[in-house]
Amino acid sequence: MHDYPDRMSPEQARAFRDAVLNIVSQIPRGRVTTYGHIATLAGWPSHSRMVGRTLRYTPGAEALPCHRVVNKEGRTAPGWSHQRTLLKEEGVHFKTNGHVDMAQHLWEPSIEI
DNA sequence: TGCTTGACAGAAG
DNA sequence: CCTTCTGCCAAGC
Repeated sequence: MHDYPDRMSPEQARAFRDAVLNIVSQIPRGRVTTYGHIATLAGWPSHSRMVGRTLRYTPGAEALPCHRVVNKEGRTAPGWSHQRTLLKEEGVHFKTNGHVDMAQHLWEPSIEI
């Protein structure tokens, strides 16, 4: 056998993408969650970067509340300043360092899907 | 085939 | 707080 590290088959990639979009669609207004949490729930804990890639390049993702996805430190997506505006509009509080107050707004989805 | 690029995470200085 | 590095992995070139 080849010693491939865990690699996603096309089917798994599809399932992963669907799970990511499904989870994001469930983030409540005024709450945020992280790339890592989403990746873990989708079944691929080491694929947090793929979550960001999926949200950015999947057509139709704009219709979902992807502005409610931030990194673990509460930083918003680089190059998307409007994300801050959208979050503030729904009452999300930013700390003085410019990061989302995760202690107050983090939403940790449970095993659903 | 190999190197570079990220909407990440974590550690180090 | 910030920068830089390593580990991570699919995509692009």
